Amino acid sequence: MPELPEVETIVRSLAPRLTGRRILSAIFSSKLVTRGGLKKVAARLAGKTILSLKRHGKHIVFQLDSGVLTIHLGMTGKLLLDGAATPYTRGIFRLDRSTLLYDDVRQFGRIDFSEQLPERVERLGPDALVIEFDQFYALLKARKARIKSLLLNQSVLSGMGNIYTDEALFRARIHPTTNSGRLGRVRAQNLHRAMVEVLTIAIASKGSSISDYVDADGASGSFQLQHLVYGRADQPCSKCGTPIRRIVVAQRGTHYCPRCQRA
DNA sequence: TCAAATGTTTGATC
DNA sequence: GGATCAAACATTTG
Repeated sequence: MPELPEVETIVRSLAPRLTGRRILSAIFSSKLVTRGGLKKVAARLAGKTILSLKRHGKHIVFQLDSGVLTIHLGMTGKLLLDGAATPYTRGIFRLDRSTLLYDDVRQFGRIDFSEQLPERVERLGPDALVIEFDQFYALLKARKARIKSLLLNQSVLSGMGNIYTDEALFRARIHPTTNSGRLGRVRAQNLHRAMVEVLTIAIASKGSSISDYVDADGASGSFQLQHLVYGRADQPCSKCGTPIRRIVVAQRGTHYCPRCQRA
């Protein structure tokens, strides 16, 4: 479900409401999601106070008065403040003034407690929303992966997922299989600009709700209404009318305009 | 019944 | 070491 704009939307809405709150207790029910041990993680969280809540790529990092709670939503994870439990509720955080639920149908998400910021988060590449052009260009030049694969690689650049990668490449008129090292400065600038623009507008639209995504209050985003290629296979390109094509790149469904984005 | 789904990891292979 | 690819994880939906 969640790429950078969706996670950012959740964090922005939860941060002011959770900062300073105390975790009275936690209970988990999925060994897949809470791999550190259901009871062990719960015991370590009980009594801790939330000092801050931040987004690192697609991870949500809670700095506690001692230790760190890290949540990754996987494909179908949701954090719901004072929502109703469902058969897919995998975690319940009872706080001093509210209840935070973690719902996840497919259980690809992760909930971890650690003393320090986890390795997984430390190793993330620079954030796609704030990376400067020079650093972005250096990343492209240092590799020769297909541009779509590179943008999806969280250790190179963090935050981009399947939707926003397709949307950014279309807006920059770059074919998804283009070798990143062969992109010239101008085309790289177009991509950098398109990426930041798409992410920024998507955040302003509170994310894309395709099938699962809702924010912490259960509300849908609206950026899906502005998708130009993602999920639009066979529909006419908004720019030239050529049918949008769907191929598989980096093992993900990939949508592009064969005329606007030449190989 | 088959394919696809907002993500990541792991192992094999070149 | 890099990069690609397939498979796996678990479940729903069209």
